[in-house]
Amino acid sequence: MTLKKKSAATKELSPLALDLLAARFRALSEPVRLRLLNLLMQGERTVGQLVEASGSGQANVSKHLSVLRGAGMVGTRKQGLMTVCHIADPIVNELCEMMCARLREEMEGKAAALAFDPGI
Amino acid sequence: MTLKKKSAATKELSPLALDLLAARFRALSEPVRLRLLNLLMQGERTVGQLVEASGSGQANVSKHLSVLRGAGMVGTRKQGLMTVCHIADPIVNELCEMMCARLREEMEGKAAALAFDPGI
DNA sequence: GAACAAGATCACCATATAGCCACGTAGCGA
DNA sequence: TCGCTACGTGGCTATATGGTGATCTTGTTC
Repeated sequence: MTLKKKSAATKELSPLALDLLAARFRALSEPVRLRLLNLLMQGERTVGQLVEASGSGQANVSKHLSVLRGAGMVGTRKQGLMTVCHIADPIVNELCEMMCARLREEMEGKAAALAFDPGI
Repeated sequence: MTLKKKSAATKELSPLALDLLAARFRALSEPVRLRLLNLLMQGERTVGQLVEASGSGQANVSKHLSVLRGAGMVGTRKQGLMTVCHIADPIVNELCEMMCARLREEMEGKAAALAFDPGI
């Protein structure tokens, strides 16, 4: 074997790998798309239901869903006139949970740093 | 306690939470920034070293570092004339590793799907 | 086939941002 | 003080993308 790796993440990523990685993260970089994913975490939803629940326009939701499908994060199936959507990659839940937990930690840390105790 | 949660990720996220989440993921959505993070995974680096290693211009690297600092992912300290950068949030490594592993799985799956056995 | 409903796609505009150049700024040495 | 070095920043352009209304496609119903 080669020299032992310092860490699994220490490997140098190729430009192609960086592009693919960035594309995945970019799919998660819009609040509307995260909202759609968050809704789909509760179960399957039709496009119409997502439009109503998200408050965005139909064309907009459709386009965002297209991005999520392109990133392999959402899958769809036709059911009559309707398109039923579901989360196709469970990594979405993990990533969001991790990031949310991290954000909570940071915010709590900042809140604690702002604590003001007048001392009686 | 309230009704049991179906999953930790099933919770509905507020618009503010969605914005914060999206902002974090957006910081990871550019190949150059991922490249910088990947370099920093090997250890501390000065801005000049990052400029040389990344192949991007100095102004561009500086701006990308500013974004990463804003997202709390990179920290810096001044050392004489130089600015030494380091990864400030270990979640970066985890996220990249997870996403990379997922990408590998997908690519291997597609490769397998393209396997062609002429059958003698 | 006609009418209708659900989505996808197109055309368009507004905004965000990556990249680059020029310049500003802060330490360091002479 | 003068000049140099290492970065940060502002201005600029080109491109990408979000949002929206209009239109097209497909499947259902009568």
